Amino acid sequence: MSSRNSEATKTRILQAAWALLEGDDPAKSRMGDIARQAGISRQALYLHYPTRAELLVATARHIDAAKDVEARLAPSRAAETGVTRLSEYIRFWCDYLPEIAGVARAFITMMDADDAARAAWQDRMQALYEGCHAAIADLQRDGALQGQWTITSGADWLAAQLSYHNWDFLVRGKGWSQAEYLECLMRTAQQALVRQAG
Amino acid sequence: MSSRNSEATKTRILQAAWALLEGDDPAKSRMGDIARQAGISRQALYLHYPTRAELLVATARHIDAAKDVEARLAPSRAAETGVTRLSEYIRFWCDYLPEIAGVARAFITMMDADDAARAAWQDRMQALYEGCHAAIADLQRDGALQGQWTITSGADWLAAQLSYHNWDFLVRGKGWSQAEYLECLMRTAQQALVRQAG
DNA sequence: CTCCCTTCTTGACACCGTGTAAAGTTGACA
DNA sequence: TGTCAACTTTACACGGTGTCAAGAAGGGAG
Repeated sequence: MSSRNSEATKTRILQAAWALLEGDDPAKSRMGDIARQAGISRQALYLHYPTRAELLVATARHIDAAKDVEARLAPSRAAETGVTRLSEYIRFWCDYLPEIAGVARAFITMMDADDAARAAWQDRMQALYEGCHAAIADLQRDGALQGQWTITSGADWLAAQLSYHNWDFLVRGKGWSQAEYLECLMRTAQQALVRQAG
Repeated sequence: MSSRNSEATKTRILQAAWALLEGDDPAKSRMGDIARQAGISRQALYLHYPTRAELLVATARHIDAAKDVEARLAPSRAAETGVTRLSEYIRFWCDYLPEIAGVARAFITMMDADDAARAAWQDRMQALYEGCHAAIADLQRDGALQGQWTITSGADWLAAQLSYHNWDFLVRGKGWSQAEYLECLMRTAQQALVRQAG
């Protein structure tokens, strides 16, 4: 326990939170549980992260950095056609979701009661939405967007398809494999959005 | 305050719960709020409904009865073709969801912490799923189900499309009108499920 | 009329999880 | 040696659910 190195402790806390949130019993990720897992007292945890919402935000960022999310978005961003961009974005998101499922679940649970948690989660979901919007806009640019959609309605619909709840329902609830889930999303999204049955 | 007529009180409680859950601020539907709205003490409420989960279940049943849900399911059940059954079922569910949105939201909030609430909600959602399954099975029977689906995977996917979260995201979150929501679900579901672009 | 029994009231309290507060300990570093 | 950051222990407030106990009010039956 050296003094003057709070960064190391913060990292240990985030690892602890991550482990518990993705563990078998995500209900066992109360502030006290996380502190114990990190090997510090509950009060020390509050010294570093004054609220649970802030801890969850930091944990989400920590996971993103550890998983190098930015790099994994590159294939979608580099796509030359809207159709490719859409596929790559769906693929990215389908891979990403199970990795952050624990944090997502924790946020969603908190949202009902805690305004800060709601704001933080919606902020993160804004990133999902912007990716959807960019993919649909590229489809439109290529003349490949089916006529019934506007860019906005298409992006809204796609974001709904890629939502945590959709994944949770099909994969966790109905026992779909990750591959089945990805294949289904790819197929239905293309069929719905792309002109002439890509 | 006549004695020996607990049924009337129960009804008043359910109406109170309904009103608050569908009101402007659904967070203000704690046990005490509901009791006050019903004109009784909090403890009297517990005499009739020992837990919040039981109260929610009763409220949901009360709403179903008041809205005559069984009758409104008739068009779908009476449909001769799978395609019609599917449309009518989607139409029913799109009408139904906004009417029970408050209760749905309350259940979902409770689910995270309360096993009884989770079981009750999943039980109700089983009814949704069975309707989906029946519609998809009829499509299959008519030879109208697209080849990539099994009855199960199609029913799973349709149930996901008709989920509360999907409605909440698009209608409440993204400001879609009920009509836009219905039209979009109809179109995408038919395109995804029905052979040769019905 | 009286007694019982159901319904409901008031008031207190336990539990749980989050967050706050205060006083004390430890170890690094100047 | 003294200061300061990091941490500990203990205690408590708050909000919401659910429990408990004692008592009041009114109808029905003897």
